[in-house]
Amino acid sequence: MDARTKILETATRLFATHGYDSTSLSHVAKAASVSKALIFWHFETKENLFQAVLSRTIEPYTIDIDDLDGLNEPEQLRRLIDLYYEFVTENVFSVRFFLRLFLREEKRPDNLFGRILDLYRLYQQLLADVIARGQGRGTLSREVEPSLHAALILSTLNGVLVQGFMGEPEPHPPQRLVEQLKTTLVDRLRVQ
Amino acid sequence: MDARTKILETATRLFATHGYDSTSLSHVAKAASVSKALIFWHFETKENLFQAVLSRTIEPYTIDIDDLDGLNEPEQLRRLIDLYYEFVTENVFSVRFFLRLFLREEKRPDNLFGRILDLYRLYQQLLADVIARGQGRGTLSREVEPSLHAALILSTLNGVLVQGFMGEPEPHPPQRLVEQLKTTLVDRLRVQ
DNA sequence: GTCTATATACAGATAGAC
DNA sequence: GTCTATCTGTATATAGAC
Repeated sequence: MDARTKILETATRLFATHGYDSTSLSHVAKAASVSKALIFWHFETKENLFQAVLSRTIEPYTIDIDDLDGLNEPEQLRRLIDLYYEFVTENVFSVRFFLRLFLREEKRPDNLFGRILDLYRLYQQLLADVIARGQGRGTLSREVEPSLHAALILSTLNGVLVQGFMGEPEPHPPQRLVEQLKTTLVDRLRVQ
Repeated sequence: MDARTKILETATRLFATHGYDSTSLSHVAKAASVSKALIFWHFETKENLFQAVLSRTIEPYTIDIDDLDGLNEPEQLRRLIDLYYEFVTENVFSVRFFLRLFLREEKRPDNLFGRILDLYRLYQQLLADVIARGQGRGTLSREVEPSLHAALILSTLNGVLVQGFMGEPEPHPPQRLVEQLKTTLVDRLRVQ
């Protein structure tokens, strides 16, 4: 592996675990077995390195939803919820990292955060569309407003995940809560 | 106001806005109009100052629930949800601050975090108790398991709040989501 | 208790040899 | 591209006068 990549990988790991400020370039250099000067040669500044790390991390973030065919709307909702949960558990470290970045007011590279927010909105829209379609086709109750209910489902998912991040004293593990979420926020909406 | 208090107040504000690492004692000293040396005289180390700030911030965190009398169980649940939301909005800065601390693996003063988790569990238990009582007295459906449903309500609340912290592109403001939460997770449980 | 002056360490960043 | 050596600023922390 070339030095540049080595630096990127090391920096990604260190930024994610210790945060931007607590990660010194001397630390990165030592962990990547290169000199500090080489980091500057490749990335100019610490800030640039950070940007490169963020881009690299975000890059594989996508939503693929080709396997919803053949399911009715309540089942599609359950599936979408599972996909979201799977995505986050597969990317715990970086998702936690980005959440931490979102929670501070400074140092928000708008381009990248825009990208994340776009994905987020896309997912929410997907949920809302399925709900609306289900209502149209009579598989879901018309009692709820699709967009609002979609937002509520997503909030709940986020809440469950944050609780998992915090290492909640868990009387109830995340999986269990996600199941309860599907039961309460999807199944109860089914038209009998 | 004495210098010690002045330092504490200033440090509280700066730590909460910029985080531990990005807040230098020179910065605190200047903002509090004292010398750096005085900070060390009062608090020995930066770490100690931080601890003192956390204790001071957590101190007023309490749950008072004396005004639930005369409400039936569904109404009590709605009230408890509102109280949680009010508490967080009244303490946005420090709550966000603590959430950020929870999300990093290092630098977790266990004594303080224990205190917060205790409050959290207490609140969850409160919700669970009300649900169980409502089921016993026939005002709430027996379809849900009290403790699990309480955890779900709390997760949802947290999710809504986190979304608010992130400055979500809000098609739906937090208040709206909390209303929807009460409708979906409480009112739908009412026994007709 | 509060200050000025200073010690010491390490951060981000540059110069220049190879 | 990669290194060693170095500059410059600023961080936490201490010494000692008042």
